[in-house]
Amino acid sequence: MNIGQAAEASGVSAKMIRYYESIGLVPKPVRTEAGYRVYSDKDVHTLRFIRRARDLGFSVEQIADLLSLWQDRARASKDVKRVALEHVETLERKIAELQEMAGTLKHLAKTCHGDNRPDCPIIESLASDDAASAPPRAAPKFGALGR
Amino acid sequence: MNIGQAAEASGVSAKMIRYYESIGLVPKPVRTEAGYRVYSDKDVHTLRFIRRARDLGFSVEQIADLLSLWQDRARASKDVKRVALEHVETLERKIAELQEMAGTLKHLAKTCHGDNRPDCPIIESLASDDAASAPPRAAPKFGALGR
DNA sequence: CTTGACCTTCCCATCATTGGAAGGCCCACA
DNA sequence: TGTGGGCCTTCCAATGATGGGAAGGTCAAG
Repeated sequence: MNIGQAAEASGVSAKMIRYYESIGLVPKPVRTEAGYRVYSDKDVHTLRFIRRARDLGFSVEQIADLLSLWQDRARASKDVKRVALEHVETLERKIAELQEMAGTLKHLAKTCHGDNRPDCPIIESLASDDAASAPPRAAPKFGALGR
Repeated sequence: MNIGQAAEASGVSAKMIRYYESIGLVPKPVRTEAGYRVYSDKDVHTLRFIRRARDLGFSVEQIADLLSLWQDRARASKDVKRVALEHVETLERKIAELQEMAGTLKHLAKTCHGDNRPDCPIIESLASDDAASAPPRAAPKFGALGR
């Protein structure tokens, strides 16, 4: 089958299939004489695996790990579990971070009248001179979760 | 003061200060004869405002809104509140999404022995043939929260 | 044989941020 | 006065995963 059908069947866009091929996540498929990529049901199966892993927020790098574990019939389940639990930790760190943001904002919004007057604790907090939560900047390095 | 000192004082890197200038988020500062950017305490104040807003996960676009509201002494607090609450909603949608991922994974991990045997419900779930949660893909469009 | 749907490659944009190269400037110290 | 090191400047590139689109080739149905 062609790339469009493989995309349809797997839920991974043709664009992404080519991208995954370019970074070596999936093998280069056979080509027709005209250069069209040809996919088998097995390839579609792999692509669906990838899509499910992406839906769970795994990075492409982690998915490469999971794929090789999947294909390794002698794998130890603890290795898979480790990848999964590490990812859970990352997710939970991110969740906590977002919850802190949302919590702060909700608190500020609650004390804001929300009428036509200019007084607004939200703006005041952003503009305040106190040095609360200054330079120490840790970079969560966690950009690619939401697609 | 020079850009390095403004960066130090505001908690925004010199790189980012130049970037914010390039996209028009902050005004072009005065320059010395040699071309060095010169910042005032007021500029640093603005930069700190920006950094706090970034820490709360606001996008640059939202920060532009907040900055103009800040500088508008006749602003209505409801306008600020609206921006804040819209952002809270976005955060909460993202949180729910991550929680769903984490929940699924924790559930799968719980049923995974985690020993040296290959049997692993995590992998099996990723590889399963059932068509659960297929194509309908909504794109959360929410990449830039974690720095 | 044409039309339209598909395929190919290649480049660009996103979003916020960092890194680095190449070159100019400034100050303190010898 | 020279020089070294630490600033500053601009410009270009990369990140991660994805989408958009152009220019051109291919295929199948009419």
